[in-house]
This record gives sequence, C-alpha cells and structure tokens, in this order.
Amino acid sequence: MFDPATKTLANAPTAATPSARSATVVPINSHSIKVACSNCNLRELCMPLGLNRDELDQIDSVVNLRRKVKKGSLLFHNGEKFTNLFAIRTGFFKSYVASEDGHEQVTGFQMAGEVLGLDGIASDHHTCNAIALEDAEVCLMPFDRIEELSRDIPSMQRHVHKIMSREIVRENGIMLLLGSMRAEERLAAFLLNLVDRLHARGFSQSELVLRMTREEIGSYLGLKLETVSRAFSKFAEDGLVEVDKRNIRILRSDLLRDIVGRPDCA
Amino acid sequence: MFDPATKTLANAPTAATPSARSATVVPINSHSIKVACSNCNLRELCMPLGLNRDELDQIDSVVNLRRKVKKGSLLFHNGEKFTNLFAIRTGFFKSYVASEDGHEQVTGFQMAGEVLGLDGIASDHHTCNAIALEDAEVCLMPFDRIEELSRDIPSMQRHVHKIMSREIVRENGIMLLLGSMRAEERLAAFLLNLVDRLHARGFSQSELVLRMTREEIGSYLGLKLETVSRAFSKFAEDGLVEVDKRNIRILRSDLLRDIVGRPDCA
DNA sequence: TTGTGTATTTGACATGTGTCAACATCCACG
DNA sequence: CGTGGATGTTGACACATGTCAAATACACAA
Repeated sequence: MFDPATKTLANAPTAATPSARSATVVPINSHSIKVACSNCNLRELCMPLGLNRDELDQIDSVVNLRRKVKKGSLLFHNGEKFTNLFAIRTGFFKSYVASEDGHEQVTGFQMAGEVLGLDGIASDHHTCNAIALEDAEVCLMPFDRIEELSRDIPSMQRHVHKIMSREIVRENGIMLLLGSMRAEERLAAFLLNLVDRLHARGFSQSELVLRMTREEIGSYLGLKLETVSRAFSKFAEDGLVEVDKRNIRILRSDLLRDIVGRPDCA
Repeated sequence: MFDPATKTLANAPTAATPSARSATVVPINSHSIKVACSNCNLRELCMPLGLNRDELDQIDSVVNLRRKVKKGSLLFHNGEKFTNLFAIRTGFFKSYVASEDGHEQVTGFQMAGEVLGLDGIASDHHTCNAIALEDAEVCLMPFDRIEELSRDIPSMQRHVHKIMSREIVRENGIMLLLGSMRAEERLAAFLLNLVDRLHARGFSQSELVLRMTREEIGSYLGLKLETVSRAFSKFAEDGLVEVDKRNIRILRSDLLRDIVGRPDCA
C-alpha cells in the first residue's frame, strides 16, 4: 500500500560491534568514542539547553554508562531497587503496572529522548515495569549523582523538575482520556500524540509504525484489543487513516482532531 | 443512624480572628504567632524529617504566607502563572482538568498535609484547576525559593523529588483503576484510599465524611453519578458500608479489599 | 518448504454502564 | 416557616464496549 518509515528511532549509529552484543552494561571511554551527553544528538530532548562547557563536562562524568536492552526484555521491574533514571537513546519502551490479580495496565509508551524510572524515586523502589518493544539502548543516570548535579547547576535542577512535572501533566491527560472519552476519541488522541512526538524527532507528520500490539494499545487506552481493531477499521473506512497492520498513514489529522475535541460527532 | 466524625481535618485552631477573614493573603509574623513550618503539626506530612534548627529556620523564612480559600473558590486555575506550590493546612480540595468541549475530569482530592500545584512546574503555568470543597487554608511555597532551599539542603531536595514521584505513582494507580476496574471495584478502591489517608491524619479507620458530590466522585472514577449512587446502594445492601448521604461508615473493609483485588467476584 | 504460534480482523451476542426521567431529600435563603 | 435549587436515589431502557468464536495472515523455526 505505502512505504512505511523504516528509519530507526534515533539517528545514532545502529551498527553496534558484534563483540559488544552480549554485554548488557557498556562503560563508555570518552577518549576513544565521543558518546557523552555533550555531543549526543538527543541532548536537546533530554538535557537542559544553554549549559557551558564545564557544566557539560560535569554531566558527562555522571552519565557514562549505557545499557543495551533487547526487544522483549525488562529495563526494570516492580519492586526493584531504584538507583538510576534511564534516558532512552534508541528504541521504544512500554511501562506498565500490574494489579494483584495479574491484570496489566500500560501506563505509557516511551521513545528516544524520554526518561524512564521516575516512579522509583518515591519509595526507592520501582513501582512499575518497563520493557523494550524493540532493541534499545539507554543511558544510565545514577539518581544521587543527578541530585548532586542539580545542586550545582540550577538549570539542571529546573530541568529535572520540569521532566517530573511533565509526567504529572501527561498522566492528567490520560486520566481525562480514560475517564471521559469514548473508544474512537481515545484512539484518535493516541495516534495524534504518537505522531506528534515522532515528528518532534524528525519523522513524518503522517506516517508511523506502531511498535506495540493492539492489545497493548488497548491496555493503555482502557479498551479491549477488538475495540481497538474496530476503531482502526472505522478510521480506515472513513478515510481518516490508512492501516496496514502496524503501518499507519494519517490522511486527515484535522478530522482526527475533531474527533478528539468533540465527544458527540459519531 | 450513626455519629459521623465532626472533627475538622486539621488540628490547627479554626477560630481565625474575624478581622482577618476578608484578607486572602495573610503574612505571618513569626514573633507574635508561632505558625511557621518548624512548629506546624503537619510538618511530618509535608516537610522532610530530621532537619536541624538552622534548616528549619531557613524553611520558615521561605514559607511565610498563608491564604484562606473559601469553599467553592479557586486556589489556582488552568493558564494561571505558576509561582507557588501550596501545602494544605486545613480543608479539602479537588483538582481537575477541563477538555476543550467543557468536560471536567477530576484528577484528585487533596487534604491537609498534601501539596497542590506540581502541574505548573512543567510550563510555568498551571494546567489544571484546584477548588476548595470546604473552607480551607494553604501555605504558599514560592517555588524558586523551594529550589534554592533544595540546593542547600539535600534532604529537602530529596523530599521535593519524592513528593513529585509520589504523585506520578498515584496517577499510575488511577490509570490502572480507570483502565481496568469496574464500577464497584473503583468505588471500593476510592473509599479505602480515602479512609486510609484520613486515618493517617488521626481520623477513624471506619467512618468518613465525603466532602464531594456523587458527581465529583464519578468524574474522578470515570463513572456517571447514577452509577456511583447505585454502587453505594449495593454496598449498603450487602452490608459492606452504612451510607447516610455523605456520611460513610465502613463495616467490612476486608470485603471491600476483596472487591478491589478480584475483578470477578460480582 | 511446512508447521506452529502470535497477531489481527470481523461477526454475533451479552452486559455493564450511560441516559433519561421521576421522585425524594435537604439546605440556604427569603 | 415555607420555598427553590442542588443533591441523591431509583427505575426503565439504550447503547457502547466487552466477550466469545472463527477465519486469516504473518513471522519464525524446524
């Protein structure tokens, strides 16, 4: 039907040396390979702007470990001791909580430049799980070092606060979605949100590849997978999107926006 | 039927001088009235423990304004410039977001010792609204001063981070509730959560007075007010609670817990 | 290549919750 | 001491979404 974006989520080189494949924690030698925050092309997404050379060096000295996470494996899990925040360099994650009876509720999907693990600060232990939906690489940010840096660098401190507040605001939005929207409104909001975030990372405004199953979308949106599937079919039928499995092309984002905005437009 | 708790939410003296009633912002003279954080009986709820005299004095110098908020009036609203966090001293609030079409989604109910306004940090403007459900008094905490303090006092810094993380974790729980629970499970979870928080403040483990309408409960839980009412009636019929308007007595918290835990126990 | 399991779509039907309406109750206020 | 509006309860019915089932397509391993 159409040619979905095949570009990987980050512009970072994906050709990891095969010999390093098996290691899960990779120390970075900042002399040989310049892979520190200071020259990371995602810096503007996950670090404050306007830092001077000295401040960047301080950050580099804190964020110097990477971890590769294979598709399907956990980055952290409920109950695990909290020590690091994780900045996603490449790949795509879902975070979720599990209720006592085993039900899984997806609480978010995270992509390059976003931060995982904020839930762990409250009690020194993670309260949710994060799993890679595709092969991924994350930067480890030891939280006590982040706090030290925040004390030295006010813009860093403000940045950390903004990241946490942003997550609170995001979840407020999800509560609105879960509490008052109907199936098609939810899916429309979801698609627009995803494509916006991808666009901010240099991808198409209209094409996206879903990294998650219908069931995972449904969990996130408080719907069953069949309902998600039907909503996709409805959108396709109405000419709002083209759907080819997980390849989505948005044809009428204006109409999708209308659906989100007005609860009663069928 | 029974005698609901009539005690006000905080143990602080409620007899404000009538002359001060009209003022909305009341500067505190720490010499004449000792009403600073350092001797506030809610300190253990909203400030870090283990601070020394000097650190407490620093906090007192930052948190020195109070605001009275009459029942039904806004503490802050969407779009308003963010400058302060608010610690609730007495009273009860709801926070809510509004969608474009006017729908209101309650995002939380806050009581004494809890903090409001964290949503504003992300963009320097509030993104939700907070309204007093009963006459209330809050302490104003200028956020830039809080950040200064956090740089000087590591335990203060950690405390601020924990408060924000706690909010993230709370909202994760609400997402689980909204995404996967049914009406009675939601209401049971809601009641248990409320009574727990009240109990932590010295109130009964079994009796509570709801400060919000059925409609507000419904908005928070993603239900219509009639559904909330029916769920209350069902609980009463089954002998789990006694319901007399907004006065609730929990008779079988064990069974309420069962309802929350097991989705399919009718 | 064939086989096996996962993911997705679609249909038929069930049901939980929403919608609408009537009524009861209570509080604020004249 | 009434009275009107907000709040809460309950019933009848509608409908959006869940549930169950079947068919298809695809990915991946043998």
